Amino acid sequence: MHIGDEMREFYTITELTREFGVSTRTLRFYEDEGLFNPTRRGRTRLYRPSDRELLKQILRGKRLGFSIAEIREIIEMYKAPPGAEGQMRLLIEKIAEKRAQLEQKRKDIEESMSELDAAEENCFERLAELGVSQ
Amino acid sequence: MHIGDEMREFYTITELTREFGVSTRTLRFYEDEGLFNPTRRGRTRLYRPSDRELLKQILRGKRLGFSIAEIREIIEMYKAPPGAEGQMRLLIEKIAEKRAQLEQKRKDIEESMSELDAAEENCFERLAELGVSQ
DNA sequence: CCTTAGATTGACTTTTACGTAAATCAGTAA
DNA sequence: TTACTGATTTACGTAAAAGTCAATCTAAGG
Repeated sequence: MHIGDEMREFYTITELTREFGVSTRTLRFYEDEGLFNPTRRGRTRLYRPSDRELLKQILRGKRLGFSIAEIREIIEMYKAPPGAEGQMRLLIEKIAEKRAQLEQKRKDIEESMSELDAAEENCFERLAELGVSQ
Repeated sequence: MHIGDEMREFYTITELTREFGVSTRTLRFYEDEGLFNPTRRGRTRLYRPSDRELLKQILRGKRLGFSIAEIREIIEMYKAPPGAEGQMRLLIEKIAEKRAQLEQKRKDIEESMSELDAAEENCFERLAELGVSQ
């Protein structure tokens, strides 16, 4: 927490939709999918700061191309309760898997970046041919 | 090209499916979507090394969560013919946009990696509590 | 010649991730 | 009270990205 960060106890569903550019339908859908479980006042959902962080995680996952199922897996990994040794070993393996997926994506990004660089280089050369200053 | 790299003129559709773990349906779908245009002998498709490279690009894009439409855009950026100055400027802008998207994904990866690290650290601590050597 | 294996086209189906619309309820301002 | 503003539930719709299935074709081997 930084100074100036307004610390609120709750967020309404529309506050979150506005902040993150998602629809209420989407948030309810994620809830149906078991990603969220906001508390309620009556029937209306109240999201806590932790839910807000969770949403950030979910959207990060989406941007990286993970499916809802995969995102759920990741989330459940994070909130897995400390268990027995076997459980821990399994969890460590799963973490390694996810890490490998992320490493792959990282490589994919580097390669895509190189190609963009090359394409841009081409453009500049073409502009030079056209006798444009820059 | 490296020494030892078998350089073939053509690949059949099943050779590509086996190499990259996609279905023939997928390759034909991509063709319908305008991503490919393999030559033909009679009716059967013949993929050239350049098509194979193209497929690599497409699959990279998929892993990064780009839609077919976005991938098509990127591909068309790469093979855009040298045009007039205005065209080049536009292309350069588009390239900058894609780069920004990739930067975002890169940041997302770093953050996700940190979270995985933290989760793993937790596991290790738990194992230590259980009195396991490592 | 017959068959078998690999390709092709076309059509229909499925899954994922929401969009959209209708009906209902709850608080609140006029 | 009325009327408006937001939220909720339920249900049906839809676009994207393939999967699946059937019918057909074709080349090669025995």
